[in-house]
Amino acid sequence: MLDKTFNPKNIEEKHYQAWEKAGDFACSPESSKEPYTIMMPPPNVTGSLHMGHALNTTLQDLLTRYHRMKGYDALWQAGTDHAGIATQMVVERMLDKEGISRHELGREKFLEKVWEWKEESGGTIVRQMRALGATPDWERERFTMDAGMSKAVLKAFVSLYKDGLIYKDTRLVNWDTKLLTSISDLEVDARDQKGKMWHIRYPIEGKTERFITVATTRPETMLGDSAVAVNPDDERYKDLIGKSVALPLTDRLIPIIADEHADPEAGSGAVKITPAHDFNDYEVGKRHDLPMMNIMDIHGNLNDNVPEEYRGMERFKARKAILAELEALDLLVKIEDIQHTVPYGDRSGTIIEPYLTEQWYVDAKTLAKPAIEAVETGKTVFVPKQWENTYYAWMRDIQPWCISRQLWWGHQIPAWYDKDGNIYVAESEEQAQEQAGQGVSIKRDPDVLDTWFSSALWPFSTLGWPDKTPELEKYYQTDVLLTGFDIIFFWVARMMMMGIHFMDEVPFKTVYMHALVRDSKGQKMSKSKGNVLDPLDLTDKYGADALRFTMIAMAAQGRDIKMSEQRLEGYRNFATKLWNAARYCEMNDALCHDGFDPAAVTYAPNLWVIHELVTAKKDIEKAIDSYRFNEAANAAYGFVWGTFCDWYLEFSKPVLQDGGAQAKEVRQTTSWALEQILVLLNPFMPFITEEIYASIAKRGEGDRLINSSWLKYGDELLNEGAAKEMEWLKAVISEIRSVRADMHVPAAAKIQLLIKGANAQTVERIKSYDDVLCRMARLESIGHVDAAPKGSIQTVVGEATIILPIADIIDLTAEKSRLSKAMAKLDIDIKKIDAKLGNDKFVQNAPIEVIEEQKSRKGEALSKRDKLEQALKQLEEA
RNA sequence: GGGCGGUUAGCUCAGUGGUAGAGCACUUGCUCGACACGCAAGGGGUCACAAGUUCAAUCCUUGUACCGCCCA
Repeated sequence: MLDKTFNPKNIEEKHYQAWEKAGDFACSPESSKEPYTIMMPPPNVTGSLHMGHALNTTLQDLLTRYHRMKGYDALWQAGTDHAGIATQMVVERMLDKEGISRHELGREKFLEKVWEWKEESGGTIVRQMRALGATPDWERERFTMDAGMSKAVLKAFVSLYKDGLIYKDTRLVNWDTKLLTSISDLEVDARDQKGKMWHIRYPIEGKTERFITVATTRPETMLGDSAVAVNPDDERYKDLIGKSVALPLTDRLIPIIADEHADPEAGSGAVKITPAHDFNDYEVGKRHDLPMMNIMDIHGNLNDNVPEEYRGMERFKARKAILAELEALDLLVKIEDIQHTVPYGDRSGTIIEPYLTEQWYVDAKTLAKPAIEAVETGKTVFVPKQWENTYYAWMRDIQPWCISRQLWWGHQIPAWYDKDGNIYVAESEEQAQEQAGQGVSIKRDPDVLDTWFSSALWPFSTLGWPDKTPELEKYYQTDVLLTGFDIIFFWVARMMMMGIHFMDEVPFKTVYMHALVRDSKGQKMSKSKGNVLDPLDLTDKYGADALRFTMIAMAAQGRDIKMSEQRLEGYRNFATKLWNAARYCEMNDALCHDGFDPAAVTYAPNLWVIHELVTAKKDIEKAIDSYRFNEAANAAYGFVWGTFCDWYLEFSKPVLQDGGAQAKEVRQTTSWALEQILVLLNPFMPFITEEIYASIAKRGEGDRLINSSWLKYGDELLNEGAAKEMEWLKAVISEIRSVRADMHVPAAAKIQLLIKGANAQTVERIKSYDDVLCRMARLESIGHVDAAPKGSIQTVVGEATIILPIADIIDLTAEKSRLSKAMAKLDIDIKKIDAKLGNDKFVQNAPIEVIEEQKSRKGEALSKRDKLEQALKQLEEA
């Protein structure tokens, strides 16, 4: 028996544990079933589930469950990411509280602590995914630092190195002065903010009267200037090109050079060139072979390359000191307030310093080429398509990918050095030693790899690569990747590059980019704004099914999701509705359909509900197959509530409760349809459907909805005739209800219905649905007449006039105005159609179907108008 | 500065070259033996603006305005 009310809390955990225990999520590599594979974007092991994860997880689970039911061997590959910087920061902070620094601890001990932390706390997010009902194959869960991954990373690194696609280079990197590591371009957050532009006079060598004024936002870097650049076409400075300036505060002379980089329109037209601390200047420096003078240490303090009084000074303190000195020397001519962008580290929040160091790089340009082609030729398709442009834009202008990080937590780079600086790249120290030769002392590179390097291998490393496993053979390439667009460059593009390079095949056929989940006002959710909705709180409050359904219903392509609790409430109500529909079936003994054949049904309402069910099923399939998740949800919702509950169950009431001739077929159809609904809804709302499924019948061992087959029938069960008949019945009932409400007929009052001008079919239908009509339209009796009694209300459905003889209740004025209004509406329609049909060009050019449709619409409108006019006339005579 | 997206009912959003839709909110009426997390009936829209293509534009094209995002 189903409880009076549905309480999600009581059932969710129970079912989840049963599924997991029974191995319902497992893929079966040895089966002959066609594979369906999704790679879960591995969340950071430090993370906890936020709304974005909830959306991502729900959509993947919908697809996985759906395909599993359709008979695919579904593999949803789960795992977590070691998240180098984030995790190291978490553990460091923890140690800080104990008053221990990682340096005191040493690398080895620190890493032990990180692993300890991972074992204890790293499982949060995967537990939270379970609460949502996610069904990845947990048995195959991976971690980007586990042994298999490490093997894959070593192999990939060595192989790319041998192919010349990984190399070491000294160039400017984004340096994080707080985390003391390089970071990639993508980890830099360019923030627009207020700042100042200082205009500084540099004296020309040998001409005490003459200066050249340069403008800069970073005066402290002047100590590292190698030149002053002017535009070659700038008349003002033509004579100075080739001369030198005496760099203030130093004893250095630097040349004035001509370079396009100097914009004559901007500032004074002359710019200082600091190749070791600015990306543009670095390029200029390379073009002109200028010295690159690094003036800072790893902490961002000025180093020994600057005059003594500034040495050891923090970069922004140095700025103040330098400006004060320039002011004193009367070299500071102007200070402007400006708006400019400043680079911040996305993890540390500190201002990033362009810094000249030696790092490891991936030759992304070479790897990107086939990855671009794969999308151009449609081997991989983005949904929505517009993201392909974003992908192209970045990939076509891709920069070398800096993959070394000066961290401890991560895959240590498999490169060893001897004391002469020779590099030996190998998968193990033994092999490196072999390369170096016995007796040569070698030392491993202390740096680790960018987290995204291991993530880039995810689609094949999780399947056993570099070994040739049956899983790799069967599940690569994967079917679809679902992810947020925020990691399209970080992750998607890099998986494309690595997948094609190592597997000779794109990693996924489709990339579905889902939207960002925002708050109800459209603001990005963030801890500092305090507008974060926790998916687990929502699950507690409304049930996991409601949250899932909301996510799916809101996942329209191409727009961000504004999450509101009102919407959740609505879908919670939907779950309750389903629950109550099942209770109705239970109470009416409509739970058994053994031996039922939907193709053998004869009673029109049954034929119709089957027709509608098939239509909904097809709509849902089409929507899911084209990643229009919101449409799938709407189709399911509309059918279950709007058709099955609102109409079919109501139709069934008189039959079931009065035990008519159709009772058996209706009972079976109801029961059957309910079970089909449970299947259809299972990928959306797995918990409540499983619970109802288990409650309404005695199920055998292992008979769980999660393992059921998707609906297999289709068009052969469509029945247009029955559909038309039921549409007519609904129209009659709605029309009577509407008129009753308009005329303020008391809801409880049972009234008489008279029909005029009905054709044989209608007469027959009226007869066969007599009890349904009486119940649903609250009628006392139904009869046929040739003329309406005086003072009755009339309306029209099809060819027949519907008459409600309620002269005693009727408000004449109100009824007259109702009829006039209805006629006026028809008049407008008729006028519009006439205008079209009267237009020769329309008649000549429009397709015949369109013209015919207009004509038939006009006919209907005219006939209806005619009947209403008669009704009005009769009313006026009364 | 470059690119992309958005502008449709009070709100949040679907959608289509030929009758403009949903959910929520709103109004009115309902203890019709599943359900008030409900039932029934309603009201509410120059589909941002302008021009063009078309027999026909909310939908296609171009431009404008405003909003948002990404990149520099």
